[in-house]
Amino acid sequence: MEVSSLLQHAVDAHLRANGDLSYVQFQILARLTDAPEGRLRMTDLADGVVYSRSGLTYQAGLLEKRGLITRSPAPDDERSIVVAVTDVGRALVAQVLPGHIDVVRRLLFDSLERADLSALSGILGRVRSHMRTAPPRSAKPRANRTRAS
Amino acid sequence: MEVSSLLQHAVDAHLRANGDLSYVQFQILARLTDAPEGRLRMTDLADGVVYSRSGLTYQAGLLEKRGLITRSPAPDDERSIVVAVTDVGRALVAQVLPGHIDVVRRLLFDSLERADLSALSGILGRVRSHMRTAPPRSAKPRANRTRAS
DNA sequence: TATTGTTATACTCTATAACTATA
DNA sequence: TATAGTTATAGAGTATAACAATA
Repeated sequence: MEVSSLLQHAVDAHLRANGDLSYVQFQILARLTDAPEGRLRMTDLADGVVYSRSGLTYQAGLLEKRGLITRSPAPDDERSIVVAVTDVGRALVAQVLPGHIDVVRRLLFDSLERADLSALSGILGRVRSHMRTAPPRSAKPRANRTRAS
Repeated sequence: MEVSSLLQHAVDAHLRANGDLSYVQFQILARLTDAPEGRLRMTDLADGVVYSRSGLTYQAGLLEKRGLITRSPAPDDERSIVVAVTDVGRALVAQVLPGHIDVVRRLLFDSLERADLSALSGILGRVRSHMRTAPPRSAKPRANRTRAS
């Protein structure tokens, strides 16, 4: 936990200083950049990042205001919204990425041997899928509002 | 990062539900509980937890208000404040700890073989000391250092 | 009825800078 | 001058619940 905390703080500080982006906002942009055609539905985005719906709406609002993403109704499902990175958004990611990689490399990868790296990714990969299987985040049994029926 | 994020959210949710404690507050209490005589100076506490001074003052204020800790001037250095866990604080930690351990075990340790565990702690231990060596958190030279301009 | 997303609200937390006091 | 801690402020971020609309 200490390692991830230190890394996150460093990454966040760098992103804010060099792109005026929070860690979360960068994650959103990065996910979109990696997505086919640079577009994802709000829900899929929320599932990837560890966020509440409203939190994502808030962040998406900020990013949209800055012209980094667009939101448009999905053609197939009228309820859904499709988020897409703009060219400006891609440019910003490209601008920040080298420094970002540098920070992560210096803080994390420089102290990992090749064997460490594969061990770490193997172990954490297993942990991750195990976590995603079990009650992922909040074991909140969702108060039943069962009305007569 | 995903693993630690999921773990932290789960731990935080449990602590709030079962002891009305945030993750940070629990960390503070746990550190004090482990300290010799249950006491630490504010600065030493701040160094351990990844916190700013003012943030720690804020959290300490909350914990003191609930009678979980006390703050008293240090005898040897009039500038320092010594924080100490109270019996109530210890009791709360004791109350929450079993469930806490359970959460961490189910989410993390259950998916780790013995070999994984030692590998993980070895690797992350090295990463941690490397991080603590380099500019730990705030490489904020106030003025920009190597800004490409 | 369930899902998708937004909004409104209320609150927690965090950092910065200014400030006091002691070393 | 440097260190220890507090405070004031001010803003960012988060979650909850209520809401609207579509499936």
